[in-house]
Amino acid sequence: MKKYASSTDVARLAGVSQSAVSRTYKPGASVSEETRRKVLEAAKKLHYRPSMIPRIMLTHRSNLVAIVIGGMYNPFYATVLERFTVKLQETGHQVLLVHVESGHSLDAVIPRLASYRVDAIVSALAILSPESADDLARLKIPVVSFNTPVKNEWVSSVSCDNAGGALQIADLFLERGARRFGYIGGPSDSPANEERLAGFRERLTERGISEIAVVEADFRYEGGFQGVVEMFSKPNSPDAIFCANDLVAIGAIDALRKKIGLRVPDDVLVAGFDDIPEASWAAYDLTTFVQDAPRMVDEALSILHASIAANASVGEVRIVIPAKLVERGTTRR
Amino acid sequence: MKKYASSTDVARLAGVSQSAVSRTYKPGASVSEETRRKVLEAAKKLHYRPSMIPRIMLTHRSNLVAIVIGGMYNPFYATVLERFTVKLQETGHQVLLVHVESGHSLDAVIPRLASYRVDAIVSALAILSPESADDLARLKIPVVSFNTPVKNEWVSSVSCDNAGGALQIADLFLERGARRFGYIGGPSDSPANEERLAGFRERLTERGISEIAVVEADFRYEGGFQGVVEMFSKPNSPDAIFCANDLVAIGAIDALRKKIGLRVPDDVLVAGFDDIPEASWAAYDLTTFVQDAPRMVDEALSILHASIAANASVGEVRIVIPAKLVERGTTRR
DNA sequence: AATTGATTTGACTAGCTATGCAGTGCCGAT
DNA sequence: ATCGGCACTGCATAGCTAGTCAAATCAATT
Repeated sequence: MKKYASSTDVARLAGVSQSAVSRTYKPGASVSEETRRKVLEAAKKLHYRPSMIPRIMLTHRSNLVAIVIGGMYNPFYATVLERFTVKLQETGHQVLLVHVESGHSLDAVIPRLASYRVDAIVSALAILSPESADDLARLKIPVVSFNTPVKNEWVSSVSCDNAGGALQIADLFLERGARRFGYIGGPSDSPANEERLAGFRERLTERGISEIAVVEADFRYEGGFQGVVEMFSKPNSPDAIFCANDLVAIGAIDALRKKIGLRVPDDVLVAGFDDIPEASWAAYDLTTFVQDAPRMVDEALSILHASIAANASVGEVRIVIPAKLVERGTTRR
Repeated sequence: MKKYASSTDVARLAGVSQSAVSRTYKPGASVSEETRRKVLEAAKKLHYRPSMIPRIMLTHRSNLVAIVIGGMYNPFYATVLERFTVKLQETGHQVLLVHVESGHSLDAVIPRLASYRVDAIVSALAILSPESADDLARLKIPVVSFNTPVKNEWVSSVSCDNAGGALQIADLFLERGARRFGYIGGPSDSPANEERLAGFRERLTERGISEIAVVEADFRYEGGFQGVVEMFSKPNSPDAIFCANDLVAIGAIDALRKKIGLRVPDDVLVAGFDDIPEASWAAYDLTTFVQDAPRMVDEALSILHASIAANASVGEVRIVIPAKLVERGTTRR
C-alpha cells in the first residue's frame, strides 16, 4: 500500500546509510563511486526519486513559483504564461497556476500560496491592493507585477511603455489625415488601459484636439464590437479609432465592416495594442504595438531569480520596456 | 530571519498545546470555543497559516493536480486550462502547470511530478507512451488523458467523437453540392487528427469518392495558410476543405481569399473543429464543431475526483463526448 | 457525594530528507 | 612508527503538522 520508496528503503537495499542515499542525489557531495553505484542500482530497482516535500521543510525552498492570472482568453496572456512556464522549468522551478477573477485582488489567494511555501509570485492582475502587498512583504515572498506598474516598495513590476505607444498612435493617425478620434478601452480600473488613453489624449490635446469619443468596454472582442456600435450610433463619428488591445480592435474592425458597413482603413483607421497572433491574420492585418512579451518575461524572471537568490525582494524595481509600432493595413491608405 | 510562524509558536503564545492549534484548523475537531478563540487570536498576531508541506508528508495528499499541456497557442487549450484551473481551485486543489513540447511524451516530467507528490495528472498531450503509463501506474498516480483516447488500463481518457464529427462534415459538404474534397490536417502522430481524417474519408468513400487531397500541416494558422497554398498549386483543386481545427481553417480561409483569390463559401466550402472564439468572429463566421469543452473538463474532473478519493485510478474509463455541428457562413450558399 | 459518560487536552510520534558532526580507514610524510 | 590530512561514512537531529492515545476535566445523573 506504500506508494513511494523512501531514501531509507533504498539505503537498506543498497546496504548503506540513508545519508549516503541523500548525498548521491546532491551534486558535489562527498560519495565514493562505489557507494553511488550501489545506491543508484537500488534506487532503480525501487523506482526511487527523492521527495521534494521534506526537502522543502528543511531548506525552505520549494522551487515553486506561483503565476496569478486573471484570464487566458487574451492570447497575449496565454503566450506570456507559456513562456514563463517553459523558462521556469528550464531553471528547475515549477509553476503553480492560480486563477483570480480579473478585477479582483490577490488578497484571497495569498494564504494558499504561502501555505505551499512558494518561492515567488508573478502577478498579471490589474489590481494589487496595498494590503496584499503588505502581506507579501511580511511573508517575504518576492512579487513581480506583470504589465501593471505598482507603487509599493516590496513589489517589483515589469510593464511596457503604454503612454509612449499611445503617443505614437496619435501621431500616426494625425499623419494619415484623421480628423475625428475615438478610443475604445478596457475597464477604467486597469492601469494599462488608463495609461494608453492618457497618452492618446495628451498628444491629441497638444495638437488642439480635445474632442475624443471614448467608450469604456472590456478587453474582449465583443467589447470592441459593441463599442463601435455604440460609438457610431452618435453623430460625428470618428475616422480613427485606437483600441485598448488587439482583441478589442479586431472586434471593432468586424463591427465597422459587417455591421456599420464602413471600410477599414479607407473610411476608418484602426489600431490596437499587444500584437497577438490574430493581429497579423490576413483578414485583419492590424496596425498595433508589439509588446515585447519575451523580453518582458525575461526581465521579470531575472528579477525573480535575483529575489529568490537574495531570499528577499530586490525591492522597488520598475522596468518599462519600450513598445514598437508595427504599421499594417488598417492605417494605410 | 524566520519567515513563517509555526503551530508551536502559536501554541506557545496562546498558552495551549500544539495539538490544540492543529485541531483549531481541522473542521469538526474537538476543541472548546475558549481554546479556539485563544488560538485564533494568537494566530492572527503571528499571521499564522498552517503549512501544507508537513501535512503532505503525513496525509500523502498534496492537493496538487498537474496539468500537462503542449501549447497554449490554440485558444481551445487556453480555455480548457482556464476552466480546469478555476474548477480545481473551487474544490481546494492547486494546479501545477507543466509544459511539454508538443510531440513529446510525459516521460521526462513524471519524476518531477512524483517528487511533488501530485494527487493526479491531466495530460493534454497527444502522445502518452506505454512506458509513461506504466510508471504512473506503479506510482499509483491517476491520469486523465484529455482529448487523446489512450489504450492503457491505468489511464482514463475524455475525448470527443472526432470520427462522428468528421462524418457529419462530409455529409454537409455533399449536401451543399461539393465535388472535390480536401483535408488539411495536423501532424499524423496526433490521434485526434487521424480520427478526424479517417471519419471524413470513410463517409466520402461510402459515397464513391476515393480521391481526397490531403495536406499534412501543423495545428496552427500558418499551417492552414500554407496548406491551401500547397493544395491549390496542383490541378483539380478542391471545392470543399475540412480542416483539423479552427486555427487551421482560419488560415485556410485567409489564404483562399487573400492569396488564391477565391471566395468562401461561394467557390470553396470550409469547415473546422473546436469552435474557438475566433471561429465566430464576423470576418470568418466559420462552420465548425463545438467540442463541448466545459463538459469535457467536468467529466475529466469527476474521474479525477473519484480516483483521488479511491486513492487509485478508477481504471480504464473512456468517455467520448459527442460533438455538435454549428453551421455558419463558410458552408452556406 | 459518587459514578458515569462525554468532552477536551497534551504528550508523543510518524512522515522523509538534508546536514552538522564525529568517526573510520587510508595515504603519504615526517 | 607516528602523525596530519583526506575522502568517505553513519549517527543523530531539525523541520512542522496530523493524528493516536491516555489523561484530565467537565456535566449530568443517581
